[in-house]
Amino acid sequence: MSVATVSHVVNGSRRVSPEVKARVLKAIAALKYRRDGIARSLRMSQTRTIGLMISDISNPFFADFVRGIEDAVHARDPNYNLILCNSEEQEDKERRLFDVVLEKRVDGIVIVPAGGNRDYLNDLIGTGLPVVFADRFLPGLDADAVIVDNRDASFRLVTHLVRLGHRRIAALNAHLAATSIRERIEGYRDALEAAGIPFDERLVVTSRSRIEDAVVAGSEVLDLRPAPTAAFCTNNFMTLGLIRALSDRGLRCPEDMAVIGFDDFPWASTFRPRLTVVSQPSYALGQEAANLLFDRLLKKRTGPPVRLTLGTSLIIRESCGAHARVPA
Amino acid sequence: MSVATVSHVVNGSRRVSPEVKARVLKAIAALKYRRDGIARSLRMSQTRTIGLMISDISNPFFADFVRGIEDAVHARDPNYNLILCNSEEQEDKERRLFDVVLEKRVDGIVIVPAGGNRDYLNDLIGTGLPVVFADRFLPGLDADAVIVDNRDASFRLVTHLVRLGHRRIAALNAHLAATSIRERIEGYRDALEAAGIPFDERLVVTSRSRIEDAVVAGSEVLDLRPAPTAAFCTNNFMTLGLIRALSDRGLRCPEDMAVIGFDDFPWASTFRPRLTVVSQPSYALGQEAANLLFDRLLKKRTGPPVRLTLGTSLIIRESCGAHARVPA
DNA sequence: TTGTAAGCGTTATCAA
DNA sequence: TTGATAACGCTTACAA
Repeated sequence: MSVATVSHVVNGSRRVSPEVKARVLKAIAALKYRRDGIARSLRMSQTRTIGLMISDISNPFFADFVRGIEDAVHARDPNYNLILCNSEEQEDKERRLFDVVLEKRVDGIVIVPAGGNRDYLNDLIGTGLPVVFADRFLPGLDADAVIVDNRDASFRLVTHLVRLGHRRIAALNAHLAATSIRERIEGYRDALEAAGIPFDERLVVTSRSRIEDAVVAGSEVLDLRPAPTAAFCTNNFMTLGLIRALSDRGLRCPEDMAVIGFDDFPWASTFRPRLTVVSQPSYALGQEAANLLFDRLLKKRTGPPVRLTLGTSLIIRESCGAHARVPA
Repeated sequence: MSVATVSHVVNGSRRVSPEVKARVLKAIAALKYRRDGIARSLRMSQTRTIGLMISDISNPFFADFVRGIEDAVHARDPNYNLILCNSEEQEDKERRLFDVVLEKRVDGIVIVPAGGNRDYLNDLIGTGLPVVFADRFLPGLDADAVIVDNRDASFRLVTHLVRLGHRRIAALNAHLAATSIRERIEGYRDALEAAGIPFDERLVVTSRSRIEDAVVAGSEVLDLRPAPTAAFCTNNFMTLGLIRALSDRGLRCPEDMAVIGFDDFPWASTFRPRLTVVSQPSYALGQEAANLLFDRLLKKRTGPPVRLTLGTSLIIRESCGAHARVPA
């Protein structure tokens, strides 16, 4: 029989007489034939593969996020796969990864942008390849995006601290080129301003976004004089670093310093200090990103870029010193 | 100029006169030409893509493991990418994922096997596709593997508990089809036996390998009568679940129950209770797996399967109740 | 109901 | 130093 016939029985794309079909199926089983997806992709110009550019899969925020994407993608079409890329927030690494993953002709790409590569990304979007920004976006780039209101979330979080009576509140600022962290610092400033507390630049300590660096930055926070009574951590590495710095000095949280952080952890409610945080819907961010991407992919939506903002939740536990109710 | 010429300047695969080369390069830039990796893969029967089957990327053990693979792969050849698959320990899901990822003609595959699909995997290995098992292996399957000595690690961990005087030691057993967990339980039995403590089946409580399930299993452990004074958790979900169960009841660790766990966490030394664990070299497991795979890929090694066993380390902190030295 | 053949964009062989 | 062309394995329009 002909290759066409085989193709049709494999894909069920046209009627094939039962006997021929049976023969084909038998041959397939006997030869352990497996359709060559590469040839298929070449012919159909569709790889059923999606690129995924995040900063670091060992950050639990991104691990959850990736699961959200994967689950949503499989819900739409189980034949799709994800190619994972960790930029580690480095523009040059991000770019090199883009180059290799684009050569593989992914059908679309979800990007948590490191912050640079603007022209590169602009060109990329210009090619018509479906692109969705997630968690952060680059102003001026015309692509779909799913984000959270970082400024508002931080405002609520820091305001909580203010209401507890804190006036000297340090900020541990992760050094990232993307917008999100800047917005968090703005939310911090807003909260101070709303409370009539003057913003003091010396209270914001900047660190590379890794635990080890955050530990030393946390230590700097503890050396500030007059000592702050509380600190706001702009992402989960900062939180981990600060708590470690406290712990290393034998200081206690919240007694010696109240701590609040951006981003939750799955175990944050069971280990001590129980962290008071604002939690991003990491899994849902992934799901929504995947859905935006698929809508573009299938041309179910063709208009101008959409920007989706998901809600955050303030989770008050104990590290802030509010011994109010402790949610699970 | 001809396609051949273009191909050769792109790949530097033969001498091209400077002027022609310049023209080609200019055209490439002008047209934003990007080589089609799919066509290339078809021609060269090589995709520069590696499949990766793990159980769940939100488990920090696997997140680290994946980073180890990625880093080692990029060290060997930065043009390679990883396709990530989360089997969630479900045989059928694992199999479906294999089917789609194999159709994409990955050059090799690193597998943390869920435990089933033996015949399927056997056939797969039979095709000659480079396969490396990691973290676990399936006895009888002839492929390279990187593992740790689970039995020995558990033995040392539980023995530590025994030396502290515990005689009634429960075990929280993650229900997984793979060998690793069984070996851990064996190590537990070995340690008991070596101490002359009779093994009591009622003290091993089995749970699905997810935090939520582990919480209820942990609760069952706490209901055991006479109450165990200590518990051994066979993986990090079990540990998390048990600590949560303790915390939910207002019980304290190690005062009310000593806890030891298999697998470390990056934050385990900074939050309380500080966990005493045996730590697997997750990152190194990934690296070694990637290197074994690449050696096969490049035919640098062609003999019989290799089995690599990496060392584990016992990290004594506080959850075991040994207020000895507390390592960072 | 089935078969033939073009064409997807490369690489590689062979010829010029 | 360069070019023409076959082949990779599939899908699909068209023919039988």
